[in-house]
Amino acid sequence: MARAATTTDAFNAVAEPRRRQILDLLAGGERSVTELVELLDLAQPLVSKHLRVLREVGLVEVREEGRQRMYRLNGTPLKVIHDWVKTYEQTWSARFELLDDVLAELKEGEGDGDQ
Amino acid sequence: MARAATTTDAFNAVAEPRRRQILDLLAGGERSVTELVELLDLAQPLVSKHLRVLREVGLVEVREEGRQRMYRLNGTPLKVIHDWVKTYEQTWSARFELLDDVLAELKEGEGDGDQ
DNA sequence: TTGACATATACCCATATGGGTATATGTTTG
DNA sequence: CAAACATATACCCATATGGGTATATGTCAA
Repeated sequence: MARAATTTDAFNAVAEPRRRQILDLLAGGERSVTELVELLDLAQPLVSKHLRVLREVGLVEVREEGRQRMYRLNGTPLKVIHDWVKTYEQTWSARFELLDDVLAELKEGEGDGDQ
Repeated sequence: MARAATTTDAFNAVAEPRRRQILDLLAGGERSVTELVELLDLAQPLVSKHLRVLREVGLVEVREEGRQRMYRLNGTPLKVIHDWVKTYEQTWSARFELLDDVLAELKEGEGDGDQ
């Protein structure tokens, strides 16, 4: 097997910085492909490809408006990421790291009187 | 260019379900490689490889204990993910989705009396 | 010291990525 | 209708992934 497809889930889709950037831009409101191309300073086909990935995992939705396609954000699929990461939130609090050190020290001095 | 390396950042490291699983296990406390192999039901070299990726992005730390290596979690690198995703938290609240629909409807009826 | 155990590394392989460039498809304008 | 515009798709390519299996490295026990 190779690496999981980028369209597998939000985790994979969002691992690519460009796609995060696109979502960040769309957070400010609907955008056409051309607008995104300019804002990202990226070749149009690449933008279209990134948008396709985002669309496949449900992170963006499209609306046709003449010859333009207006993309807009749908953050819902990010919830799974949020929920998963949230579990570890305590991990990086100063208080927790302190506790961590204490536990490590206890473990160190566990089976030895000297050393 | 190909896809960014898994060791590029926490986003990429954590896109792989096995590695999330490993972190979830380590959240319950230190584990040796063999313990992880059993819990994951995965070949030992694969577990070692996943651990290496996690180590390179700082998500786990090792401690040598005889012939065993005890791995433990360090969630700190997950903070960037948390911070990023948190921005979109409102996006999936029912209230926000309602507002979203209203805005979409307004946009629909914007520039046309007929059509 | 030799063998068993624990872990890491070196390979082989199929796969899909992300960038690039060219082109197809569809829409509007003149 | 043709030309211009907006977007998507079809390719080509280098790359590293994740699984697999074999083996190197290091540590403990007999």
